[in-house]
Amino acid sequence: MGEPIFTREQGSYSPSCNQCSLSSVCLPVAVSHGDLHRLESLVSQGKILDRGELVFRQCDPFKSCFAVQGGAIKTYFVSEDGEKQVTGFYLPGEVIALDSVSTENYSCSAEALERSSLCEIPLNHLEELAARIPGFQQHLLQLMSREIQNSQQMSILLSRKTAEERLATFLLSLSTRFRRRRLSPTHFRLPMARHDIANFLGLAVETVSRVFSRFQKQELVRFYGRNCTLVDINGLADIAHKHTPMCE
Amino acid sequence: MGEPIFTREQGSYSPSCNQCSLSSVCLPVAVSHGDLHRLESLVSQGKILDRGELVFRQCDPFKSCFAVQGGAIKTYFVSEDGEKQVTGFYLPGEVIALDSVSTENYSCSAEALERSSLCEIPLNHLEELAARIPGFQQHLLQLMSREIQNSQQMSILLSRKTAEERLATFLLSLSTRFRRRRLSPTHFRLPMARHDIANFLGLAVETVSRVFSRFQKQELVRFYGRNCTLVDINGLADIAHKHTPMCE
DNA sequence: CGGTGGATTGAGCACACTCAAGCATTGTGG
DNA sequence: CCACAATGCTTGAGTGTGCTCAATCCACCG
Repeated sequence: MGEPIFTREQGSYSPSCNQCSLSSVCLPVAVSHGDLHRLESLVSQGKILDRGELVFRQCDPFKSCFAVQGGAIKTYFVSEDGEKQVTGFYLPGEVIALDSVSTENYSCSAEALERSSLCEIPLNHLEELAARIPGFQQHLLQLMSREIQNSQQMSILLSRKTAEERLATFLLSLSTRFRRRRLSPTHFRLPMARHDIANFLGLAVETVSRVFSRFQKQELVRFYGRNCTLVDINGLADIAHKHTPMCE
Repeated sequence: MGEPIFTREQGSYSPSCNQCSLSSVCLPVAVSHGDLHRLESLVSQGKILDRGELVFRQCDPFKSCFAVQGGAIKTYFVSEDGEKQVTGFYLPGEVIALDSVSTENYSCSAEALERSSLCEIPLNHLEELAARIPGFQQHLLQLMSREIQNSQQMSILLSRKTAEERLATFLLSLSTRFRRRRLSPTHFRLPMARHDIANFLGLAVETVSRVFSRFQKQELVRFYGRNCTLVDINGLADIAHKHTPMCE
């Protein structure tokens, strides 16, 4: 499906950032051609995880951030009483664990939703790169700043939006992220279970199911299991964009 | 009450970071004594705002971050339909607008809740400092990372916690932040209106009022208008810490 | 085949919202 | 100095959205 196929046997398969299909959306965007080899030398590529395997566990000592190369990752907190709270889904080209830079330990766990491959970027290397390569520090600050903004958008979603608005927003967010990767923004497969979506959006699974059914009846979307076709993007946007901050 | 008094007439009153009572909690913590003058030369202190005045407005071109020196600031989005959403309260020693580093324009507005003073740190200077002073970049990344974590905690609060749990969490958050500033963690004045608290926590004003009344009957807190005394911190913590992620 | 985990659908309930009224505090003008 | 307005806060009554509990359905797989 346009994505590289990774087999277990390839193990520490490790091409350059140069050759990576994501170089236009991942960290290399901030790095000049000349500096690319420096980035490559510090990043170890090709870590492969099967569905359900953990990238890192909450409270493990924090060592590295990870860029998703293929597949999909979910991050979640576990609270005292053992309940999980999904805090994010990460698709290829996106970077995990930026929220843990301030702490000794990972503040959440990260789990592969399907067979996935990751690039590991050790923290000390990250800081070193940022100090040395001019554009890279800026890019890193921007990545983190965007992460703050995302998280604030999430707060608005959780505090103001109805179940329908949340799910419309969610589907559109996936759509734009797939588009950024040059994949179809209207026809994709949800890498996560309904349960994870519900947890992430602060809803019950049953509500997700009911709203998706309603969306289908309204001819907004069509589902075949986890395969999802956005039929009426504008209709979804009308629902989603209530409460969305705008510059006048 | 141990805080500097600023009068309008002092205008661009501008002491050094050195002399600032917040040097132990603000940006200087990351800077060696020798580098302090460099920080000072780039930061302009003593911007004074009256209650209700804006530090910056959503969609203004982003130029600077601000450290709160005295008073209290609230930040909020305005959505298309004109509704506000409070995204944070900032007390002395805390830094505003880190979420806008990735964008051309401020992503939210910032307003003084009472007469407040601020230090302005232009973005280009911030990046310059980060590149030059070794510890400063790390500190900046940590500040932003902590901001992400805060925001994620907020998401958990909004998606999982009941009204009582939200308000207990809120009061305790203020308490620890006052303690950090060496002010009483059990006896303080809320700088914001009930309306702002409600908006921030995703509740109706009426709910805030009702829960505060209940807390008083349970001898957990005592209110005299906006003056607040935490009577039973442990009791509050029992309520607040449900759903709080913990390392085993 | 039956078993298991995920997804859907239905019925009833609860928490927090909305609407509405009343109270308290502060500030302004006569 | 008081009247009055304006704003902020509190309390009450009724309602609704989304949760809980429960049953059923479906696909995948041993």
